[in-house]
Amino acid sequence: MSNSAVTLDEAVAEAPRKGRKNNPEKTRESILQAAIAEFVQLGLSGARVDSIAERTQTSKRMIYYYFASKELLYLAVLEKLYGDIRNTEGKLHLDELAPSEAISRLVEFTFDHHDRNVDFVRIVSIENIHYGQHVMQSELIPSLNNSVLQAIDDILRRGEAQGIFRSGLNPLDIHMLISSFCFYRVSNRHTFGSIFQIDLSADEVKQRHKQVICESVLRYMQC
Amino acid sequence: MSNSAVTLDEAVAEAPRKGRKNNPEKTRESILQAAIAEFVQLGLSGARVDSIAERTQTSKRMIYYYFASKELLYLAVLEKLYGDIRNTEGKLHLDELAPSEAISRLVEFTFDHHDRNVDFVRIVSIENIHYGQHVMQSELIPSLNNSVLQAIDDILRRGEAQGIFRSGLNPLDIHMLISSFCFYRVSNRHTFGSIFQIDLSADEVKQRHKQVICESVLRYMQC
DNA sequence: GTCTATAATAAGATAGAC
DNA sequence: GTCTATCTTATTATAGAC
Repeated sequence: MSNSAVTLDEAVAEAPRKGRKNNPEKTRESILQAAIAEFVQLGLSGARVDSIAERTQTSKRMIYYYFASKELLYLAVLEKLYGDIRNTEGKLHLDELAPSEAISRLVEFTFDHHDRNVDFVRIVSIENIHYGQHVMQSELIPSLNNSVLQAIDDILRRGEAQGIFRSGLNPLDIHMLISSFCFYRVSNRHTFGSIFQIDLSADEVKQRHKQVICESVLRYMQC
Repeated sequence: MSNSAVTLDEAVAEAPRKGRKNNPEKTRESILQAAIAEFVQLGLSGARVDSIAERTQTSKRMIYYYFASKELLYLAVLEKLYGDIRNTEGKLHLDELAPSEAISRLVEFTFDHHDRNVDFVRIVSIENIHYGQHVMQSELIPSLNNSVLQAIDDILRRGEAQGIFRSGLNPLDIHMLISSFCFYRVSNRHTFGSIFQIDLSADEVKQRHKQVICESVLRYMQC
């Protein structure tokens, strides 16, 4: 009830005036979190601004106050989820490992990362259904992911110099080979699991698949 | 103007009565085609029944007459697009090829198939956003895809017997390795292309990628 | 089987008080 | 900065004539 910007008159008046303590940062953040949940679960078209408001401690009016439109709120969600994973490759210290171990580590990291971040996988799928037109408009997102390519290129060079990797390999191809498998087994787990009667989230399957992609990539690169 | 079920009175009356010639099959099919276009482009939530009606030579009423609801129309679209690719593996005559060639052929076929059928890739992505709950309800779809596994298993056995493939490989893993790459480069081409500034539909990239997945799979399987 | 018109509801966005 | 109430438009679905 201690509020810095309350006039004397108001202070006297009624019960704590439903309006929670004014806290812009917290309000904005709570809207963003509610929006993440809604958009990830229902997609851009399926999400309802009213539902987002209901998930929040705030009102619908605040959504428009802070984010101007449903579309811009979605963009904020997209940037948030992309941003959460930025630069994480940098912390793997791949340059300290032998080339083969570095690749294994990168693959395992990518695998676990997708496995743990279903939200991210879903929002990227959703964005592609919308032809990637928001990522395209974003200033932030394209600037994030380029460190992976650099990391792979470094490993590639070292492995080539040591005579264990063949030459002429393309870092982007390697990245795609890794990402596609790690992404797909999360993004398509429902249809794939349903059609082939398999639970892709089972731990034994998960471990096996991690090894599959690890071996595939390494064997692809080796001489 | 020749119509088999017209009464004498009606025949006299006005101009050909906007109602096109009664043709149930054609009407149903034209609705289905319009629905494919709409759902593939906009997703299940984004699609509008009115828009589908506009794409058709028919009316909105007919959509409900033939398909009962938006959801069931979507299911029909899903089954149609899944059905279009059924049994195509059977026509590849993989059993007539040496194991390695059989795998190459299967990979190339899968690659081209996804590349050419963007509609299919999109509807599968859309379905996964909806947690695969329609595929789950479908009687038809799960019955389709099992021939691939059988085909891979045959190749695996032959290759193993000839001492060129290692033992203990799982057909489903191989299928996933192939599918994930072929699917991803289509499903995620917008975000991937935007972030890494590459046009995945360019022919040279396409040919290179086809070789990447081909080599990866073969190397993964070889002793 | 096909049409037009409309009911019922829900959605995105805004007004205006406090 | 925050709230409730509401405008406007669009959407799914149906009625009823022919």
